[in-house]
Amino acid sequence: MSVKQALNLTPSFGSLKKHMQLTRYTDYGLRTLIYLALLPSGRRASIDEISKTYDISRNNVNKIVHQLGKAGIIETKRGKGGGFYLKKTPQELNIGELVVLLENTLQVVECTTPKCRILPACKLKVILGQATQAFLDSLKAYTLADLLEDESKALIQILNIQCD
Amino acid sequence: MSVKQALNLTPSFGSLKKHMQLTRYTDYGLRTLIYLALLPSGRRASIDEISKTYDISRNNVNKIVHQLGKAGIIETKRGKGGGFYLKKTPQELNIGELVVLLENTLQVVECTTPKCRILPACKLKVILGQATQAFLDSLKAYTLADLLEDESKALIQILNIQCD
DNA sequence: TATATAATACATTTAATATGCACCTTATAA
DNA sequence: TTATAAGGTGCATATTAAATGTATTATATA
Repeated sequence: MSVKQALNLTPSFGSLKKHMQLTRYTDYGLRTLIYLALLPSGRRASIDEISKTYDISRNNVNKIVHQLGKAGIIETKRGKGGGFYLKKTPQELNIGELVVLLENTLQVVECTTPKCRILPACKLKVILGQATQAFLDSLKAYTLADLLEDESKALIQILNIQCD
Repeated sequence: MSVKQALNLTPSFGSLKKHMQLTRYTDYGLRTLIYLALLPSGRRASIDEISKTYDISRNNVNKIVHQLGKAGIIETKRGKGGGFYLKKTPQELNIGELVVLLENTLQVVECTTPKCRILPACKLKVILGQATQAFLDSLKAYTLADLLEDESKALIQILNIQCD
């Protein structure tokens, strides 16, 4: 009996896996929108402010803000005194659609790298596609407003948003 | 106007994202099971055979076979003339359960790296958890047998499985 | 007893994401 | 009108996880 057996250790597999996750980018995007939804009307946020609040790299926030701006979800303004704010109400922002926007790849299998031999007769892709759709449909039942409900006060306090 | 604007190129964002995918490991695991389901009864496959058939690294197949063996899905046998075969019928092997087995992480957000500040008041985790469940429920409607239906002959030919 | 096979361990490579840094563009307030 | 603060863009680097590579061990059978 080996030492490992004697110690009843689980065998190593080199790498095990992590996946089926949204990227942090998407997570950060949603958190940014939560922050914006809590801002008093008229107030703008800055990239720096979001970056510090959530301890996210400036660069990531930069990209997120730029993308949300291009998508028409927030209004961005350059220059001194600039910043950005929600262009739509939280009720209008569907979580499913936001995830589709922020997440680059929602395809669940690749089939192409390297090209899978059984592709012509493989039903897996269809079945996994359906499952992904079910995932998104589930998210589409919610809007940004649902993420805030009953929690606005707590969130405003945690995020230290000044309401004067 | 810059050259890039003039050429109407999309701006670079450093990295964009890919995710929400199952690992190849899981994909390979399912393909291995498809192969085994098509074998004539009494025949065994070997790691080498699967590895060559699908052009997957031996090591990956090795891990998959080991895991499936430990899970009681296949019977593995060492030594000369050894190999492995399905211990259950394709009808008994649920795709949703197989994905849960093969995929390590099905959690959709982390919340912990670094620890998210709004965690105590955040509903995102719950909503994403529901969506993941919807994904799995969709997969649970299928078994390995469904992946073969109407395609067995085509697959046997593509995979060059000898039925003598 | 030689050989073929799975089991285990660990090292290396690859690929994707996240972050860092520099600079450009734009708007405003002093 | 100019300094400054903001977002926009591009590219380089670091980090991380997955995939693969290489040995070696254990086991069964011809």
